[in-house]
Amino acid sequence: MTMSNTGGRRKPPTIHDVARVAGVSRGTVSRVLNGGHYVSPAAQEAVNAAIRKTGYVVNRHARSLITGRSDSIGFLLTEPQEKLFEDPNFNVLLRGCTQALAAHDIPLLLMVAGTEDERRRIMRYITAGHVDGVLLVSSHSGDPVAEQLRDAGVPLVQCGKPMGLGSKVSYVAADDRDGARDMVRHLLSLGRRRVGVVTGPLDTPGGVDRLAGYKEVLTEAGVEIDERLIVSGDYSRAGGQVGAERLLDRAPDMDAMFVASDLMAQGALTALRRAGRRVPEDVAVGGFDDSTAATESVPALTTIRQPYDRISNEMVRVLLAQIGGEDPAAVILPTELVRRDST
Amino acid sequence: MTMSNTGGRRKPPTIHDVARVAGVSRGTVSRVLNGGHYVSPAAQEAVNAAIRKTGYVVNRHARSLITGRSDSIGFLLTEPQEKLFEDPNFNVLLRGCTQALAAHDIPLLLMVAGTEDERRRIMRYITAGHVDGVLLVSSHSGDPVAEQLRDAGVPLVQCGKPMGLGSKVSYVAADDRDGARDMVRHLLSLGRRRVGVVTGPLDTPGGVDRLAGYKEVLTEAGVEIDERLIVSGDYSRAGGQVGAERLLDRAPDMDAMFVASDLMAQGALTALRRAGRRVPEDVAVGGFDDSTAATESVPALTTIRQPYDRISNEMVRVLLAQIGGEDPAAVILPTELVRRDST
DNA sequence: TTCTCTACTGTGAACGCTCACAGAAGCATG
DNA sequence: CATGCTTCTGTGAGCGTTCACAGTAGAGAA
Repeated sequence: MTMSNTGGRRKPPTIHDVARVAGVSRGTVSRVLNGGHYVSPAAQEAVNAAIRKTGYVVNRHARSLITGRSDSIGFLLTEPQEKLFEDPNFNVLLRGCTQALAAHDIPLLLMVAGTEDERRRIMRYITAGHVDGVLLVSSHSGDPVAEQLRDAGVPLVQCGKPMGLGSKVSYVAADDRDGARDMVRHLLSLGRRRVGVVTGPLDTPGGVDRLAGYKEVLTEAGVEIDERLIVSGDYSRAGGQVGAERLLDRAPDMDAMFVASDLMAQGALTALRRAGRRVPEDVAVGGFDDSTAATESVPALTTIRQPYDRISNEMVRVLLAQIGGEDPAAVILPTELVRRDST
Repeated sequence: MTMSNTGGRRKPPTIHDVARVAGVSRGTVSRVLNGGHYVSPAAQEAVNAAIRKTGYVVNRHARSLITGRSDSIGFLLTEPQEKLFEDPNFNVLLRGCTQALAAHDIPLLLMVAGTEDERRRIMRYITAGHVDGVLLVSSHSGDPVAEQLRDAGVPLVQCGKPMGLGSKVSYVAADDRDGARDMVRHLLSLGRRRVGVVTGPLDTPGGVDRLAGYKEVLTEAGVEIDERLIVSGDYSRAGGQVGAERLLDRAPDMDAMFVASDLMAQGALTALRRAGRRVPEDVAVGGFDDSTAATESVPALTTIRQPYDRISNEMVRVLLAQIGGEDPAAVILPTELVRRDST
């Protein structure tokens, strides 16, 4: 009745079968499965042989039932629209986390909270203990979901610096301020002095920090900060285009631009092309992220590389540590300037 | 000892607690949870109230242990490299499947089989019964993984038509041949007669079918098929660029191109621009997919829309039906011509 | 010898749920 | 009144694992 008609799966072997084949008890098999302490080499060997012979795979449900752990973690995406899903960086992050977890033999559950309904269902699912921890990716970093999860005692690591400073949530982020400094220093080193900036959303720490880095370097270099050279954006391609248009309008003598995301930089390139400015001859353009957008652009973007592979690895590491009982931690990773054709 | 120091989670209420609060037995609560047949309205009501009051959420591990179902499904991506992950279509598919499954309260496990090792581990995981079924996305559609899973009796739905015709694997795909016909008909309707084509990989049904549609329409229209106007590609941006260059070289009088993916069409646009051809004045260009690449291109691509939202919905529907005991099914969905600026 | 200690092994109980079964209650029919 | 049928409810068993505990064997010390 519950048998699928596509062939039907045989009932898989249990720990009992393995014990019988190996000539030992369930307990011994279980000990071998869980690290092998207090097991004689002979038993160890017999059990491993029996596992190979029977093709035994542990039943995670039975294990979870008794341990209370699920041995799986959730990758939670909270976005009102599909915005983040279109972000090329997201792919890299998701894939990195999947791989890092796979190395620990931990499955990743993908959870997307678009609507309020979905969010509620997911919260119920998580707080019921169906995952051991959560990797949270959320663009608007004042997301209440983080605090809700923390208050529910769910181990949590956020990607990117969270808004509330005292929120005591683990996070992993690239060094936004330092990256911005590197880029602006690079632009100045080319002899440019009228450097415009299209910032990220200024209600996020990332947006704020990149702007701060920009101002810092100009000040250090003795270049006057001109408010006409600063417009705010939203990390989207369209936002970058509009931002660049406004900058050209307000400061026609601009000879360089620092655009706080590659996607926005793509939009900026479009605006510059339409305005008849050559890149990099008339205006040098620097992006941020080193996403796939950077190499697809014409010209290819000089940008600040966010080490997404390391970010995802660190997210997983910190989360597992936290599940293991360690305190929440903040990890800031260094960025790197990648020089291409736009500067 | 196993308590996390981030606050600690309380032990969640069990079906027993609900039964006590509602003044009924475990069995009755279980029946309410599973459809509510053979339960008096009074008991029904009492149980629901108790569930709300206690905040009870079913322990899926305990349930799975006895039912043998996991109530979760796997989204399996088999790719030697991260190629598919960069494909914008993949995002849409993943998100669509996540949502469709969420509506059934079924979690999605993301599994990426890049290396041979990963593939083995994942196969073991799946065949051990840790997921009830698999949504398979694989670009090289002769993938042995499909047959392995089918032979293991694992319910399976593939995205895109599989290579082996007699393989009896469910799949959901867009109507490649019909889509290609629409596009080529459109190009002919513009008065173009020298229509080039950059095909997809010809060892995949999708690639073959799109080429077949192209030839069909030309033949119907009495336009001679010129082998110099046919080059094969690999769906990548670079492949499209090279393909277009070869076409220009072999048939300089080409006045239209059907490019079998938007990504390749982007590459083709680059090649045309470099060759000094105006699009669409000198050469009209039609893509395939209607991915995000189509609107990002300059000019925006006329393309054939693959209904990815419907594809993901159908994949989930067919998979759940198959898990429920129905026979494997093939679903072909209609495509749609989307007119933009490149034709 | 006897005791203690260490290294290892087996056993019952428990995790939270579903399922099969038994039984109760209500009602119509013989 | 007995019988059968339908609708509902409670109970025990069992899913496959881990964990705590008890127990065994062998080595070394008193």
